Amino acid sequence: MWGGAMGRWEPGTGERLARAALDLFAEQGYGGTTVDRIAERAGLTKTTFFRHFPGKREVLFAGQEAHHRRFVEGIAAAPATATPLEAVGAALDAATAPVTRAQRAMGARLEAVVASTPELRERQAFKRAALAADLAAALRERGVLDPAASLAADLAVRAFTGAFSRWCRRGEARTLGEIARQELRELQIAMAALE
Amino acid sequence: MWGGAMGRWEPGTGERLARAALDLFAEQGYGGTTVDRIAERAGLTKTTFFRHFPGKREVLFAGQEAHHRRFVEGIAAAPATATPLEAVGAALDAATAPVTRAQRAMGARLEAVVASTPELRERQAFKRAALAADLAAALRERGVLDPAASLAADLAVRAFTGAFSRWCRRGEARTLGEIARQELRELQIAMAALE
DNA sequence: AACGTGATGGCACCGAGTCACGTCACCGCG
DNA sequence: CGCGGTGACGTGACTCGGTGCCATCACGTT
Repeated sequence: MWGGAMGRWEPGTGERLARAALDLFAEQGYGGTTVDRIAERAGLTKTTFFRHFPGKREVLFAGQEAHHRRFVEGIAAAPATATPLEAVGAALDAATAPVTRAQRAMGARLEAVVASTPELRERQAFKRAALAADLAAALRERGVLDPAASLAADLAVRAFTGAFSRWCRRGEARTLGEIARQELRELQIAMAALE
Repeated sequence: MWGGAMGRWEPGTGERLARAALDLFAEQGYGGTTVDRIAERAGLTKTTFFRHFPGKREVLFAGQEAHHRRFVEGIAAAPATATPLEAVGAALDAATAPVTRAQRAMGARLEAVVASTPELRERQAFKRAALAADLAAALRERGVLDPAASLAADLAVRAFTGAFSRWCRRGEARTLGEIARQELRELQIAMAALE
């Protein structure tokens, strides 16, 4: 069962828990699933669950720190001559490039669960607000003043989330980065038309 | 109706609970305050607390439904010839006019508590997202297409929250509505400068 | 005087989250 | 070979947010 010279415990405990959680949430809903039951399906216990995730909700949003960081660093890494919107575009490239197909596969299921659970939508709104705040700070670091920095950061988050949502739909052939770039262009056009 | 011989229970139960909660949150922090203690200070019990508020967090955000509604209706009530941004301006007027001095007095204390409690900031982010979504829907009702509707709605929420925050600071002599209008203008300028 | 009503208290219960402590394999070391 | 340290996990008790059911008791009504 533990092929070769593996450790004492099955590896990938956190991932097993996350999969069990997503499965159960899809089957019985978020509120109808207890942490005990998630741990049980993963062959573990409640205590171990909370050792791997700070809370029941976080099990679905785990592993986004890397994406968050790449997004923010993409702003800082943009050439110094870039305008705010060009920096946002560069950050979108940096953020979309490393996204894997596996994440696309989970995206649809995850979106369905989140959409049907106010508590999770709340968590998502907060994560996006936090990301936007960090992006705005990175833009201010480049000398962009408020409220332009906050606005540009909001455009970035909006373009990415919209693009990811479309990318997860079947029949979408384009690259995530391509969609994100187009979303940003459309936002820019709508913004210009607002006056 | 309650004159002379008052009723069996002290009136304003919900308000007493809300005041007790805000006091205790300011004294001991949000996480360090139990619902039992809030109810105790109000001379009531936990059960009664949950009869008046759907949750511990909601005690601070109670009474915002009316503001939310006026804001959204302000969009619909704008003249049919108004541009999206003009409709947003009209909605800001409709939303800011009925705000009382009492709400200003609580604003500062409330802001401090919310700022120091991630759980409450999360709730606030969600409420703002929900408001923005409703405003965007009202704009779409007027024929504004996405993503322009969402962007304009975001500007509205941003202008209001920024204005309210400034309005709560001491030494601020202007009207809430005036500040909101100026915030909107500044956002408009920053938006135009983004390209 | 009897009755219905409505806001409240009391109580049992569930689930999320925390904590202290025990367990057991693996690892390094003598 | 044995021995103690380490790290991941289990166990059980606990707190607290939140729900549901039933009892209470003043008030108004009939």
